[in-house]
Amino acid sequence: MIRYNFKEIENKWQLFWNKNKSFKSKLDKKKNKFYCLEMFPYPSGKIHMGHVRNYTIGDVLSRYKILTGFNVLHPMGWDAFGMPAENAARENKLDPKDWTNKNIYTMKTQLKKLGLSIDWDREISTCSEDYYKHQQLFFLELFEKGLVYRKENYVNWDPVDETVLANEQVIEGRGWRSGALVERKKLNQWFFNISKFSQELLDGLETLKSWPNKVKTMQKNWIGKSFGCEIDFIIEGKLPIKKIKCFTTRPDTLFGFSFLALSVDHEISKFYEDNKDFKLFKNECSKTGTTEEAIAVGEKIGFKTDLIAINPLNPTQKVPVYFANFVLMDYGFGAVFGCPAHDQRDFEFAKKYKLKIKTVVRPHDEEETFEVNEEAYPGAGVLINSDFLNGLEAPEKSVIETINILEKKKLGKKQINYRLKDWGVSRQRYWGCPIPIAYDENGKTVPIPRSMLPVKLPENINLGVKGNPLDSQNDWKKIIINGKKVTRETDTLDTFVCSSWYYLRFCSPKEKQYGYTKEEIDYWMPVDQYIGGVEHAILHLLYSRFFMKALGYKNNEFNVDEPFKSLFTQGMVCHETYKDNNNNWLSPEEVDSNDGKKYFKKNKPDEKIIVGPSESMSKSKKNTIDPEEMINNYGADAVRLFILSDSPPAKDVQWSEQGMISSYKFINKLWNMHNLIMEKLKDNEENKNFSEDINKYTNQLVDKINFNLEKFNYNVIIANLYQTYNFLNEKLKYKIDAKNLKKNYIKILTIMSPVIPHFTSECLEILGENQFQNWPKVNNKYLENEIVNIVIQINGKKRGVINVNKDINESNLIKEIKKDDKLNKFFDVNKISKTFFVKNRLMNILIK
RNA sequence: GCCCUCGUGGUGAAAUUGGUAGACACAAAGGACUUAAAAUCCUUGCCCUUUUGGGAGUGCCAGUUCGAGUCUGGCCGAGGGCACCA
Repeated sequence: MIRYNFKEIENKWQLFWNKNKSFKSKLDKKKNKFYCLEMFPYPSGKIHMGHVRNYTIGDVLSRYKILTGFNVLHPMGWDAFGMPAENAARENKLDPKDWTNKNIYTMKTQLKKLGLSIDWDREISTCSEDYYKHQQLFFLELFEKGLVYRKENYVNWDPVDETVLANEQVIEGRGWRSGALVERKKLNQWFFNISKFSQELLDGLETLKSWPNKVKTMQKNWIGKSFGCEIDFIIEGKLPIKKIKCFTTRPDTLFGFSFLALSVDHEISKFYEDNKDFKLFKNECSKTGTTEEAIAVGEKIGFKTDLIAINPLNPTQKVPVYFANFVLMDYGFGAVFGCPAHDQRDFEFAKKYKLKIKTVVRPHDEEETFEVNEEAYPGAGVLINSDFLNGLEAPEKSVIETINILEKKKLGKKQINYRLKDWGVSRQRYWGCPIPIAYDENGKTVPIPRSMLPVKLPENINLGVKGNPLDSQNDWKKIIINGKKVTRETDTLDTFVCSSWYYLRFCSPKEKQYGYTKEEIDYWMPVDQYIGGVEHAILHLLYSRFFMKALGYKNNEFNVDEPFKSLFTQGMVCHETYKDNNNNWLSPEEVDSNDGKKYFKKNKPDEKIIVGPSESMSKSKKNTIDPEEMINNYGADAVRLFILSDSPPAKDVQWSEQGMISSYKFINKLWNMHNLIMEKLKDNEENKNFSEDINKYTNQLVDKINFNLEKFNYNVIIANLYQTYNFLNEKLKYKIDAKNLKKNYIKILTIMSPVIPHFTSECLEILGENQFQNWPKVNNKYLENEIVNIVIQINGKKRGVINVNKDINESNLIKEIKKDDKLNKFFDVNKISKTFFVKNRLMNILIK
């Protein structure tokens, strides 16, 4: 028998698909489309196992949809701008472009080795001018629509590298690369007005039926809608301040008012700028603000002003006004009314400064004399000590009633607030999409005219300088627009902007005039299935949803509101971690074991290894497995099979070398079985043995696979394939009808093909069949068995199984039970008090 | 602190959605073939019984039901998200 030569066979089919453009997609209005998209990779150098898992899941789905007759769009591209290229280039004195393109080449070659059904003619790269010129045009459009603006904002500033850092690049208050203490600095930044769409983005979530609830909840929390009211507090004091506006969700607790707290950035702070103590206080606040932990355990501190605030519902009550560290300027109005009895934060503040704590909500199960003393009570109850509000149900009724009263008295008005902040898109970096803006001598904004697009990145620049390299490019910066000398914006766009519309570009990757054509968008969008990691649950997915709404804003260009109809988030690929006695991480190749229990350093049995928990593969922990090596050793089909086999795609999967080997062996077993089948098919004799069995098995298998494909139970599909092998292998021991076997075998190869396409293409070719077969239809006739196993329970306990013809009725079943000696042992037919009969499945007999 | 998700053999996991718990695979132990190894194949897997059998059993405690891994309530544990959001 010929050994299965996976190298040769996989290479052969990959060349075939490439040469014949087997996965090229064309707009065809007569056919139903299916747009399958996986999150595109950052070209960091080589693909990792996470990519293998992500793209295998998408590939199985795409190939399945192709065979069921859909016009499938399955593209791939590169999220090619970003910091790593700039850093790598700086370290190795390279051009970021060269570094990136080299990586793209390597990774593309690797992806091709996986045998993915990608339409490579649609490949895009966000760092190419063909891509980012359209993005610059979008920027100008959004600017004209008023969805882009510039304002001063605080950023994380690395004083050593002279650059802005993203929040995740600040580790324990220090820059991740320089290690310098990060400062809060005010800078002029460009913003996308995403908060304008807060309500729409929230409403849109309701329409996304096929998104994981987890992701929807995360976005919902991120948008953070809250219902309440704004209240004007009358202020008394020496300053020229008459009133302060606050936002609150609990106006009903106004009678528990005890202080008013302001953010240190509140406009009133300008009156205190010369106050030494206030300066010290402000400084203290900025110190505690940096790390998350400091915030969590942070003490509430305040600075008492000489102002007095008046309770709008009880003008005789006057309370002090403080600046406080826990009040944020960019939420609400930067001012909070303090009700210590019913807000924990206010409670802690009141305790510290010995302010009055007045209980105004009594929980339903408490006495009339209930008083808050150990901690605030934010829950439901009845209003007390609140004059004309007494007796109202809190919070639902009381909040609405209080807002009505405030509105009537013109003291406040109903308001809805969102936590979602506008998206700052400026980055002081070279390797990104240039912002198509310039400034004149007076600093006035001048958009770059469309005729001057694209704004190309200058080449051959010196990356060795501190700060943004574009800033020192004078010949690039200084230009003339309409005869006027202007200076270019040197910031580039956040790379999340690039990934916010790439799904549109895949529909029209070659279009020159605009980022896409309407005709193609109308046909292909929305993405029917989007697949990627849950780490993008908020930012990337929210930005993409925003971008679609922003592009369609005012001209209602799109037929669809949401870019991604269904979302699937796959789990991570994990591996055990290893450390030696000196606490150094070791890679799996450096570790060996004789019995699978005790581990030691390879070739050094005396040096013991500490085996750590299985964690997500990462270079820093050295617990990575190189996909290319696995493909070289075991073949792409085996790797695809294994990455799907052990765990449901939504959960983390443990990489196991043993599991990998067993997948490899399985392909070889299938090959041996294939050769056995080829032998059997030479036998033209018509032996009807087992034909019905095989027909039935195949139909039931197809039915199961369909079900499991739709639900992403890919691990169960692999189990179904193993069962199929076990079934067929058993049947092949006997004589078998050749014609019928072939018919069923083709079906079986077809349903295997999304997972192991190289293998099935080869087998189908040997059989003289096309590798792309129509997906088999299920014949309902074969779904039910003539003989069924009925479980017999006595008083709810399983006592036996009876094999009978299907659809047997209850009385006939009881007759059968009477004949069964084993069952009769357990009960006396005359003592049956009640039976529960589930047709073709179960009978529960209750005995007196 | 708040929100979400999940607890099934030594391990990864199945369970037609309320009806035979542990499919399929990994690891382990025993065996067959072989001079031997590799490869391949078979058997076993908690407790009682020599076998036939029987019992317990899906984190823990209650409940609903003829029947609960699945539904309800409470508790315990693990993982993830958010961060003073008024």
